[in-house]
Amino acid sequence: MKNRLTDAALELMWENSYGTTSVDAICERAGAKKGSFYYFFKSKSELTAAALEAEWNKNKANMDALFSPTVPPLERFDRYFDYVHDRLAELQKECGSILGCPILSIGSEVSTQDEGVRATVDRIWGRKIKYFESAIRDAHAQGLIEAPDPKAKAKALFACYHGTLAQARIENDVELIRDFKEVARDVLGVKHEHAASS
Amino acid sequence: MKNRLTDAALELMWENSYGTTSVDAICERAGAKKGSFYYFFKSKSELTAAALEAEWNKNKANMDALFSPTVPPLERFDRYFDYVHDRLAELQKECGSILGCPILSIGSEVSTQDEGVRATVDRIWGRKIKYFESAIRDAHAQGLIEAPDPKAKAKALFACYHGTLAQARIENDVELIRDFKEVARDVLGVKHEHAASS
DNA sequence: AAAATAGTTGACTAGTCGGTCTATTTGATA
DNA sequence: TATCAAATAGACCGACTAGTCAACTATTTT
Repeated sequence: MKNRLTDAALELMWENSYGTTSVDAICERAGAKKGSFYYFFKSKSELTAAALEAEWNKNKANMDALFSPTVPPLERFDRYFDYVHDRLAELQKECGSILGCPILSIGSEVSTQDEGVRATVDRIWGRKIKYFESAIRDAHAQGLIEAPDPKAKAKALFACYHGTLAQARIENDVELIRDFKEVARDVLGVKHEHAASS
Repeated sequence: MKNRLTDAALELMWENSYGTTSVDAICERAGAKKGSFYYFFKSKSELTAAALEAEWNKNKANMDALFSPTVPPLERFDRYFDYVHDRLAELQKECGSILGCPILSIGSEVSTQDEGVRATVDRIWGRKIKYFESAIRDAHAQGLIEAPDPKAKAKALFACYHGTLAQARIENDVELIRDFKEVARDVLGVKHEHAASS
């Protein structure tokens, strides 16, 4: 039931927003009653933080695979961008909208008002950047790109990517996400002779 | 009074969010009563669209100056990024938080639920991109960058920038915005010998 | 001055919000 | 079968929500 609640919460908040997702609606989708909700979570805020962590845990194995060191570093990015694109396109078929990234949407919405959720978003954000960082470091070591500060580069690329996802949500246009691969090559500073194609 | 209402709404929604900004709170800050609110606007949604348009109108002259064709094209970006950085840093002193861009925050929050506001955000977003677009076209014409598709490049850079602003909001860190100038040069593909400094 | 328009007031509705509470059911252990 | 904690149920609460409305005042037009 705890999982059903976090799943329901994330779905609703992703499709709509934190503010418009009521505890009642979460309970209804999860098939739970109010009493159960507040048995497991002491507030909507805490449930949200748990939902974000749960989402992270569900995706972690997949991220590990996409960013496996056995994959050529620049290809990791292409695979990841493809994966997110395909997933969002699939969700669009179900709900009619490109939903972007829930971490950014929820984080941006509550960051000035809910320190608990904000910190959770920040923490997960940081974990995801680590995938970018080591891919960048590997690419640099192989001479594919020039990136003396992999951490900064990873952070910048991650922000750019999420800006693109947010724009795709607002314009409800999945093509923006597809186009990002080229932007990523610019940001990464891929040396011309190594530009990959997918 | 109409202006006071739109100003109050934008301030509150920028600092907090659309969802947590109540009509009562807007009225209180504007020194208006409920009746006046609904005399000028037929809904909170309509007020929000009006507030975004009003914000655009207030900023337009400034944008025109920053992106004046008399300024070397790449310098326009630097000036713009500096301006936004300084403004957000100033607001941080007042309210304690880096607030990012209200267009993106509000747009991302309501896009799947409020078509009126979504369309307004989209429209204003497009207008702002035009500044980027012509600066990119000028830079390309002068051989400073290689950008055969200025419109796409502008859109991509704008998205990247807003991703950075969103990240700065979530992490409450103004430095991310400062660092964007270098990222912008990568995205723009500034040829090495033309890299400007500020 | 009369009439018409523009703007303001605040009490009011009907419903929703997050959250609390007590009572009850379940399932395992002893 | 008795016990006990984990879990569920759902009625209930006060606060708050967006929005309505008829009465009121101020300003402008005739």
